[in-house]
Amino acid sequence: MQTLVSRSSCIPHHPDAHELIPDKLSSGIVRTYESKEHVFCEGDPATHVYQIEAGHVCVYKTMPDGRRQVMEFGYPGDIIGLGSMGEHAVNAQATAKTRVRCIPLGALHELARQDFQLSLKLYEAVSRELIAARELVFTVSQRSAAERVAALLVALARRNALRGENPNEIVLPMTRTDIADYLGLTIETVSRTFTKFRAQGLIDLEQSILVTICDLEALADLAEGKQADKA
Amino acid sequence: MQTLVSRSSCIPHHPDAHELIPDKLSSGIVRTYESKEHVFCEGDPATHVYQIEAGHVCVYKTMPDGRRQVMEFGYPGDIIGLGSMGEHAVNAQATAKTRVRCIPLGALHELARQDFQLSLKLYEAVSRELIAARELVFTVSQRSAAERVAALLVALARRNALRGENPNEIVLPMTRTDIADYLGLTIETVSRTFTKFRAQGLIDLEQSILVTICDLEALADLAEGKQADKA
DNA sequence: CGCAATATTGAGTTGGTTCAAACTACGTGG
DNA sequence: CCACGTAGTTTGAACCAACTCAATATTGCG
Repeated sequence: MQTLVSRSSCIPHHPDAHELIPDKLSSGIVRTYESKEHVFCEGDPATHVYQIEAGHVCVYKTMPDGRRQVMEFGYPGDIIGLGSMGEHAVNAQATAKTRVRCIPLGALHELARQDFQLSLKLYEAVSRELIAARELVFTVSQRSAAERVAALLVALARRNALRGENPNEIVLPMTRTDIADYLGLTIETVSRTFTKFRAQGLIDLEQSILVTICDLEALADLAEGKQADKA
Repeated sequence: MQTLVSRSSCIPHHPDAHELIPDKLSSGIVRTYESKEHVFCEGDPATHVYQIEAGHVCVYKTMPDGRRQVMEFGYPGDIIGLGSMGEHAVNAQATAKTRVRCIPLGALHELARQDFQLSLKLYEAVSRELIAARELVFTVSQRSAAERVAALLVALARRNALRGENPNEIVLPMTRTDIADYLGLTIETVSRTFTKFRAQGLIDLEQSILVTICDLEALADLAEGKQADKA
């Protein structure tokens, strides 16, 4: 088992996300979405936050001409829609059959007023998202294509480890397009980078959605710019 | 006077930041920093938040090999250091002689426990930073060099407008290096882009720190990808 | 004034993109 | 069950926006 130093990562972790929402609200309405359906869209009035119970959600922004930036990949347990002031600033789209619990903002607000621990948790949840967003700024602005892909794989490996899953067996619930739009690359570059990592023995890639990490340490060094040969 | 539609911008605005900190705490210790001194560094235990009273602060992250990403430019009234969980995740460096009020986190926490309005404001302040960080992700990941510089100028113009200052007269309190590291470009590219904007009649540039916007509308369109000729 | 720091301009290079084509996986209907 | 169509992925080759390296110009300050 490799060492998994808990450093900054470009994926927000919510190890205690299931604790975030008090029991009173766990009776909130549950909705299900098919793949590609939207949970909410940019500009929609922010009326709820959503806790993912099953499936996966892709949070993204777009420009009129079609350019698209994925901001985060939501996993079961994660909360999406926090930090929206008045109206949603992002889109949230299911990337698989997904079940979410809808928590009305009004009720959450009322509970937070009475329960300081809850309002602290909400503050911390948004803070975690801020830290993740800034890490993503760093990734897309400063890292090379290989470093970006390595950073994503390392972040997903750490997420697995935190959830008690095998950190070296990564199932990608998102397409190459989603990954490319998350990392600020093209699908071709993402694909070529995976191929190169396989050639270098850093990963195995039997199916396109299943990455087996062979050398997590090397990937982590690459992501951190300690060029275990950047090429 | 041009229209200043309040859309997303890559600079967080704190129009009411002066209201954020209750009077009880405005007695917090005031410290002054010379240009280039650090208010806090990444890894420092997060003990305070800081309200800028005068001067300017550059908030950034670095990699071991020297790559640097500026996350935000702090102006008077802005609060820095919010959203840090345990230890600071960023560095904060004065870019001019700067005066900040230091607010101990413990006291802020205690006050927030008693005052729901304050805890709501803290939540909103971090949310604003999250929105700004995501806008920056979009900027550095998806926009061309010209679009990035245009987005920065438009954001600064809007900030001026919100503060009742002339939106078309922008004083840049940061160097080309800071701008480049904010936008994920090189200083040469930033410089060339300013020169090109001047040649296109979009701005005047008598001194390198003073930008006079001649066509804010065109800059805003450029930033939003409505190519008023991207070239 | 003279030096150091910052900014601009120029010329050549390159990492990632674009455009194009081939390959693979998968669901659907005959 | 297999042929087919669609969506997604991989690979190849040419291109280009921004970078690097280098030189010059400007600014600010002791």
